[in-house]
Amino acid sequence: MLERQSRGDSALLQSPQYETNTLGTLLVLEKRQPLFHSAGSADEVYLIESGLALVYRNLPSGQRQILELVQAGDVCGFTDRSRYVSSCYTLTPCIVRRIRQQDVAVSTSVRSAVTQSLRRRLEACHDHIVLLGRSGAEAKVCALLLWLRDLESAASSNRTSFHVPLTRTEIADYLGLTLETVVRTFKDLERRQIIELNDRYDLRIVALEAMRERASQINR
Amino acid sequence: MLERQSRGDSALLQSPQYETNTLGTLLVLEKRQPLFHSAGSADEVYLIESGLALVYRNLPSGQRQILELVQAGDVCGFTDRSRYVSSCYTLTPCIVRRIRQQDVAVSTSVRSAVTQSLRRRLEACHDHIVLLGRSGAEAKVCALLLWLRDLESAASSNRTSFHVPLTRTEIADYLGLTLETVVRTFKDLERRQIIELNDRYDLRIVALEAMRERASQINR
DNA sequence: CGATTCATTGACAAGCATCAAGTGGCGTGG
DNA sequence: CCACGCCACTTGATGCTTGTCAATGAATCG
Repeated sequence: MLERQSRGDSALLQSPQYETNTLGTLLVLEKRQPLFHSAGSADEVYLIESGLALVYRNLPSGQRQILELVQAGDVCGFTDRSRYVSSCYTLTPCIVRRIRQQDVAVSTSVRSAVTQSLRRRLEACHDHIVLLGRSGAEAKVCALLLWLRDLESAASSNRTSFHVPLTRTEIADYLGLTLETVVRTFKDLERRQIIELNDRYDLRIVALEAMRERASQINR
Repeated sequence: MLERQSRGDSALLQSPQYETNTLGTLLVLEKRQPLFHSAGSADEVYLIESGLALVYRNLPSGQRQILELVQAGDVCGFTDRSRYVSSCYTLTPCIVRRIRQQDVAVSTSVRSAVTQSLRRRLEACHDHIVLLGRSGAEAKVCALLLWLRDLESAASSNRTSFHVPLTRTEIADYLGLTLETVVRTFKDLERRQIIELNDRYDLRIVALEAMRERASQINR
C-alpha cells in the first residue's frame, strides 16, 4: 500500500472540487484493499478521489450484505460512534484521502464535501431500497449493470464493452440474491441476446432499451 | 393545519437541543398530513421536533416503497435538486419546523443538526437494506415491531402494550412484502403467543426474547 | 346506508433458495 | 513443468416462501 503525506505537490491533489490539498494522507490503493473494518476504532474518514469501493456488513449468520457502492467524491467512515459498524474495501484501484475524524470539523470545504456526499449516498440508498424491496432478480441485475455501465462511460466513452468490477458473489450480496440466481439471470440475459459476455467480467449491453425496461420492471 | 411564525414564545420552541428558535416556521400537524410531495418544488426542509413521519416513493408500476421512518431530530427534504424525489407524510401528530432550503447554510446549529440527521438516517437505511436483502418475512415484521416498541418505550415507559402507527399496507410497503404476507405473519406470531393484539393497532409483545431471535434470523 | 377503504382468509402458482455435483482458471510447490 | 488444490463460478433437481388472485368481513364516512 502506497502512502505519502499530502503536500499539494502532486497533480492528483490539485482537483479543484475540494480544497483539501493540505489535509489528511493520500492513499494509493490497489483493487481489493481494505479501508476500514467493522469494530475497528473509528478514528478516520476516507474521501474517495477516484475508483470504486464497497461498504458491507457481516451478519451473525455468516451472510454478508453489501450496503453501498461508493465512488469519487464520497466520504465513508464518517460516524459519531467510537467504532465502525460496517466494513469497506476497494473494488478497483483507488486514490483515497484519509482524514482524521476530528479534522473534518476544521475545514469548511471538507465539511461541505461530507454533507454533499451524505446527501448523495442517502439518495443512492433509497434507490437501493427500492431495488431490494420491489424488484425481481432480473430487474435487480439489470439495474446494477446499467449503473456500472454509466459509471464507466462517464470516464471513458465510446467503448462497446465495460468491466464489471464485482464478482458474482458480490453482486449477489449487493442485490440480496444468491450466487446461483445471479448466474442464472446473467445466462438468461445472454441467451436472449440482451447482453454479451467476453469473459465473466467484460460485458457488453446489446439491447440497451430492453435492459432499461427490465431494470424498472416489478416482479415479486 | 396549524401554522404560526416561530418567535420563541412557545414552550414548544424552547427545546434546548437545537438553537433554532428563531428560524423557520413551526407546524403543528395531525397524523397523516403531508409534508412534501415528489416532483414538488424543493424549497424547504422539514425538521421534525416530535412525532413520526415516513418518506416514500411511488413506483411506475403503481407500487409504493416506504424508504424511511423519520423521527424527532431528523431533517427531511434536504436536497440539491430543484424538486423532491420522494414524498413524506406524518404517521402520528407531529411538530415540525419548516425551514427554507437556503436558510440551512446560514445557521450553524441547523447545519450541524442536518449533518447529524443525515448520518443517523444513513445508518438507519443500512439497517433497512440488511432487513430487505437478507431476512424473511417473519424477521422483517419482528424487527419493525421491536423498533416501534423501543420508540414508544423511550417516551412513555411501563406500558405493557404500544400503538402501531402504520397500517398493514404501510408495513408491507416498508418491508417489501405484500399486505397478505404481513397479515399472515401477524397471525402466526399471535398463534404462537409471541404477540397479542388488542385491536389491530394496539400490540403487546409477550415473548420479547423470542421476538429478538426472530428479528435477527435469516430466512430466504 | 351504500360506498369506500383496509384487512382477513384460502387456494394456488411462481420465483427464488437450497443442496449437490461439476467445470475451469490460476497459483504453488514438488 | 505438471499435478494439485483452491476459488469462483456453473448447472441441474427440488421444494419452500412468498406473491397472486379471489371472495369475504369489518370499520368509517358522508
